[in-house]
Amino acid sequence: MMHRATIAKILERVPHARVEEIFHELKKDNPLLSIATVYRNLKTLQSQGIIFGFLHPDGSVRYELKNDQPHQHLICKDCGKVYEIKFAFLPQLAQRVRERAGFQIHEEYMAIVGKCLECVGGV
Amino acid sequence: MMHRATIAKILERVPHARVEEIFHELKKDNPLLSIATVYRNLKTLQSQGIIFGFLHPDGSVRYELKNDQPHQHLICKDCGKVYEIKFAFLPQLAQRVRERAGFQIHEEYMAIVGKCLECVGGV
DNA sequence: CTTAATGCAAAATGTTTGCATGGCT
DNA sequence: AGCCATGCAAACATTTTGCATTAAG
Repeated sequence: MMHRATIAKILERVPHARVEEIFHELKKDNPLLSIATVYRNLKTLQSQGIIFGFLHPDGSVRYELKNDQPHQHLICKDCGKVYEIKFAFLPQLAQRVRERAGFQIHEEYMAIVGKCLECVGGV
Repeated sequence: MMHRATIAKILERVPHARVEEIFHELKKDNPLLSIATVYRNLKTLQSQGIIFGFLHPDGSVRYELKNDQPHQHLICKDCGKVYEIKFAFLPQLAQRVRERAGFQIHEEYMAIVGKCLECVGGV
């Protein structure tokens, strides 16, 4: 199995990396590496809670380390960039949604899509 | 081109339908229908602003009519069900995110993933 | 020696495209 | 006649799987 450290180093260098990007990075040290191995290991690492995969609105799967504190994502629908933020009001928001809609928010899954400053300004 | 009414009727009957589901429904009236036509028409209808496609966390693309007021989605990561709600506090939330992170939320794209009442209770 | 990880190729999915046909104006 | 939507099949892109080989404990 690929070491956690190897994947971690890549995900620190390339945050929210696509499978292809991870594959490309890993190939630098191991040119014979197969993409199937990457898929298999990403799946294993995710099931072990070491990394976390989510679906970017552009259709690609992205991975990130689960080291840090839980956070939320702001994703720009134009440039696709993923911003990590900590919603201070998430507890209240979660409480409201729980009370009113019977729904328990998942901190790590919460994402909001919109336009970042650059893409709003740049129009 | 498929009529707007045809698609609308299906999306009213099957909210947040997958392409396959739409295809299946359309085939009832037209058994020779090709899936390529469905993809082409969904794309056209989306570009015309008649329907709206979004990515479900389960990896499937879902479509809904754009008739109604803008709303947000609560999506259960366990059963996959999509709940439509209107966040009363969305304007404040949007304002905060705009001020603090320079990010303009898209009402129609906003979704929160978590567990619905049934899936939380049922564990 | 036994098990687990890998490479490779094929298969399975989901989506798009080229091209020829058919319908409609 | 000319245009547009369609069917069909092939092409693509992404992810999974079977199987034989290799690495590791």
